[in-house]
Amino acid sequence: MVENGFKSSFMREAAARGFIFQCTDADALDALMAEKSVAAYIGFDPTADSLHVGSLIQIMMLRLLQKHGHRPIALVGGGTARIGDPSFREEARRLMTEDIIQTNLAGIEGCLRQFLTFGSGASEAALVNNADWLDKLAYIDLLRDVGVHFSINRMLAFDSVKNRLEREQGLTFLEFNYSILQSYDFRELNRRMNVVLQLGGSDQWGNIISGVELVRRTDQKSVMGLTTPLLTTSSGAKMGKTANGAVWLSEKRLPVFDYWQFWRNTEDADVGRFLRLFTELPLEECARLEALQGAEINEAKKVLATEATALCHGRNAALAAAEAARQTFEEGRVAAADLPVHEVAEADMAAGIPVFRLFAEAGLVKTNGEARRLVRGGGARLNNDVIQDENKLITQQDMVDGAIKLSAGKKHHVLVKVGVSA
RNA sequence: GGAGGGAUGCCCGAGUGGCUAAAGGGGGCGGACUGUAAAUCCGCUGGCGUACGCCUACGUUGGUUCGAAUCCAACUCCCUCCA
Repeated sequence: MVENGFKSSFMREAAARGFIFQCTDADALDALMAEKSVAAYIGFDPTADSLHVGSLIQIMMLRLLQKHGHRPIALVGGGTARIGDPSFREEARRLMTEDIIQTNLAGIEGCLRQFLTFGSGASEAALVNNADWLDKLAYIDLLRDVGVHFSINRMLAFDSVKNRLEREQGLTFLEFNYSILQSYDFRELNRRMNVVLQLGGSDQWGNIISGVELVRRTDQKSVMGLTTPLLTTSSGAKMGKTANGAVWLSEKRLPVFDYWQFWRNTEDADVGRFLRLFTELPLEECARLEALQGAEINEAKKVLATEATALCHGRNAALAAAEAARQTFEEGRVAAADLPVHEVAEADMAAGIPVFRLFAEAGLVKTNGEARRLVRGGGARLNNDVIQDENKLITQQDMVDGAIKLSAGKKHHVLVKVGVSA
């Protein structure tokens, strides 16, 4: 373990692994955690029915809390989702309907269960929905109780608000209230579950300290905030983008193979950082892998991919993905087992399916046009052979060992099989 | 309430009547080179069973015109100054 002066095991490990960006009072938090188990929360917005790697650092924080005997609370913003966080956004978020929010809540809970053990024990995770209290708020009461403690002058000075005002985008009163409600959440969780720490990305700093102050002013209690660094790759790109969108944690949205591939394709310069943040390998092992030079660092990337995937999808699925990758990339085998599978109806296959359409249906590209361009650009392969004709009909004749392998570029592969469910 | 400025494709940003599916950049995707990396270079980047063509697109709705992102009117939203 790297020496960093902290006494509590949680803070020592969190700091050593690179989770800490800012903290309202690191020493006080350290002392408290060294003394007893504390409850801490992170909020997630139900903007989709799955979380993605953009939230993974937060989830890993919750896991770390649990590991060290503290209680992780995941707050899902069923109430605040109906407002939208203005922080660092270009424009007002589309307001979501209640139905969508409910569906998303269930999906997010599923994601979290992949990483955390839920229950009512002192170090067992809990999931709460702020709609439970926000929906009941009465406006005048809220203004008198909470509104008096918020200074417009200060709110205007927050980067999140300031940016919006300085750009020509504007900010509605609705959005302006987001940080007030987030502060209210913090106080409510403190009162209900004795939560004393709010975690979040560095973009949440303003919202977090607003909550800390609210609790101090109304309840005379000292609670704390801790933020994680904003994650970008070493070359500056935002993390979590892939060919067809975000890197989802739900298998329904992103096959395990692709999730493994995402980590396998990490830039050299990020390997050490990601090993510390997204795997639970000992720090010595992370350092050893990080130090590998040249092509040897590919071994580190494979470890990173398998470990990170194991946390999300289970070790068996991760090993299967690793093996599928090995067969595909290292042996060049056509139909490696455990590649993502796309099923088509037998009748369709018998009639023949144009390749460009099959690429779109299999999810390798988003539209037929994109598939055509892929073929024209020489990036489309059928069983490892470059496809020349974008209109080529695919039939049973193209099957090898009961499957057809379609590839978009060198890294994206799907097996097409005939199936009943299609 | 008064005066002025603005709204363009995923993002930024040119474009003031036809040659504009709309310059340029970013991002994304593909190719080359590599190590399934980075950097670099090249290509592609609205939809549709393709080329031809059709459809959709420059805040919204109408209008002028053979023809409109470009002109006119009303509306919506945003910015700045005055009250």
